[in-house]
Formats: sequence, C-alpha cells, structure tokens
Amino acid sequence: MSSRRDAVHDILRSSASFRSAQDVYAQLRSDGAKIGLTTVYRALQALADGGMVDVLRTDDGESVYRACTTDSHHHHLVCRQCGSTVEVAGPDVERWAEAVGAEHGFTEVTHTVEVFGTCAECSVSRTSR
Amino acid sequence: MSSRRDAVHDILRSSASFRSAQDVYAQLRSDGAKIGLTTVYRALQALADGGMVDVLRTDDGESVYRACTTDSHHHHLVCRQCGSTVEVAGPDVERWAEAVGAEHGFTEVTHTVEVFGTCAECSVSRTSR
DNA sequence: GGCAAAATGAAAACGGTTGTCAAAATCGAC
DNA sequence: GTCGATTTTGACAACCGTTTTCATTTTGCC
Ligand SMILES: [Zn+2]
Ligand SMILES: [Zn+2]
Ligand SMILES: [Zn+2]
Ligand SMILES: [Zn+2]
Repeated sequence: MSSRRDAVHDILRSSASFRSAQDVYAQLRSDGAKIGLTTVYRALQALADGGMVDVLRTDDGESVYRACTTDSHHHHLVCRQCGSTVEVAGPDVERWAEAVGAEHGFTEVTHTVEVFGTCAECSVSRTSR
Repeated sequence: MSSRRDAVHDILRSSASFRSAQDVYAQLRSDGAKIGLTTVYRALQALADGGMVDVLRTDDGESVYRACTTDSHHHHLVCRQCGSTVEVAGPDVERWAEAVGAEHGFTEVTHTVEVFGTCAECSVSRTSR
C-alpha cells in the first residue's frame, strides 16, 4: 500500500528510542528518501491511530513515537539523556489504577504511566567525565 | 509581594479542576482584574517552579495547573468530561517505579502517573440523557 | 521626592502541528 | 494500454499555545 508509511514505520522499528516527527523526517531525508514533512506527520498519526506505534508527549510538548515490540498493554522506562527505552509491565499498577477509579465512582478508567531515569550507560559516561 | 500572582493562585485554589493559563486569564478578566496574559503565564510558571501548584499536559498539548491541597507527592484522578480532580496516593506505585528503574540499571528515577475516567456525576448526566 | 530594580503587558516571534489545495501517483474499468 | 476517478503527496500558509521583546509602570529603599 503506502510505501511512505512503511518507510516511516521502518525508521521507528529500527530505533530503540522514541522519535519525533521532525526527527524521523530528517533521517528519511538524509537516507535519501523523497518524502515531505506533512506526509511523515500523516504516517505517524495513522500508525498511532492503528495502534502500530506508541505515542507520548515530551515535557516540551513534542509528540514522540515508538514501534513497541509488545502488543499488549505496557509502559515505558525512558532514559532522560539518550532516550533509549525499555518496555515494562506493571500488573500491580493496572490494578491500582482501576481500584482508585472505582473507589471514587469513576468509570471508563484509563491511565498514563511513564518512568524516567538515567540509564546505566548514560550514568557511566556522566560520572567518568 | 505580587498581588497578581496571588490573584492567579486564588483562582486555582478556588477550583477543583486543572485550569489552563488562558482559562485563568479569562476568569480574571471577567472578574474585572486588570492583568495581562503574559503575567498570568509568568505567575503560573513561578507557582509551578515553587511547587505551589501541580502541572500536567492535556492530550492536545495545553499545560494545565492546579493548587493541590496535599503537600506530599501524589497523583491525580481526573474526570475527562468536567475536569474535576481527586488527589490520590499510591505507595505501591512509588515502589514499583523505583524497582523497575533499579532493575534496569536506571538512576535518578522519576515517574508520571495520571488516572483518567468519567466521574460519577458525569456518568449520571450522560446516561440519563 | 528621587532613583534603581523588578514587574507588567501589548505586540511580535517561536515551534510543533494541522489545514489547504493543486499536482502527482494509483486504481479501475474499458 | 488509455482515460477518467480516486487517493496520496507535499510546499506553503495558517493555527495556537507559549515565550520573548522591550518600552512603560510600579515597587522598594534611601
Ligand atoms: Zn541513556
Ligand atoms: Zn498500564
Ligand atoms: Zn466529571
Ligand atoms: Zn508517584
């Protein structure tokens, strides 16, 4: 179908970290791909809508995308420096969120949970500097 | 000190839901206050920096602020419809986040956790429509 | 009062994202 | 293959929340 969408998807699949639209666009262009920024935005949106990629917002309001390997519900442990990400499961957290919602009479309860830190690699390069 | 900052703070303290800068600005103006939008942004920023108010980002990228009553670390259960918010504690979640970080060699671990749902009141008005 | 420092706000700039719309690629008959 | 209809594309403009700028006003202090 859409080779451009596949190209965008491929970039994400080959990256361990969350990537922004402009980021993906820049890499595609430097890889020689003939694609416009608008199309990258549309592709990412479509992939996110279809549940093919995960999205989250950075502190400075940028949307970043990642092709996670786990199909089931999960969360992320993200390195603040290098952006490398580990998918993590938290059954206790899932239950806790549901319970908290129910306890206060809330329905259709969802949650956003992200964990940030400095990964081992970045810790080393920082302390050894 | 700053009477404008207090005015902004007061608006937040008198509201149970998270409010945006423009939102607070509109209310202050309609209350007859003589204040500029820039000052509202600055006041909210200062309050957030000083830990006087909590901030979170909505799905559409807007920063919203709330003067929480709890001084200690907590999270929020937010109604998707009316925005009314309950402060919730989750000791288990705190421990889980720390553990997950440590398990993967991450240091300086922080987390963002928010629970969303439809509050009891909004559920009623929805079903009875 | 007089003066330096801080606060204020109107307007412009910013930056990520979305809308527009005409051109290009793709599809589906014939 | 041709030709028209449909979809996709992308340069550019518009959008919108937020930040910066900078001249003016207010505040704190003597
Ligand atoms: Zn790292
Ligand atoms: Zn979860
Ligand atoms: Zn509600
Ligand atoms: Zn917490």
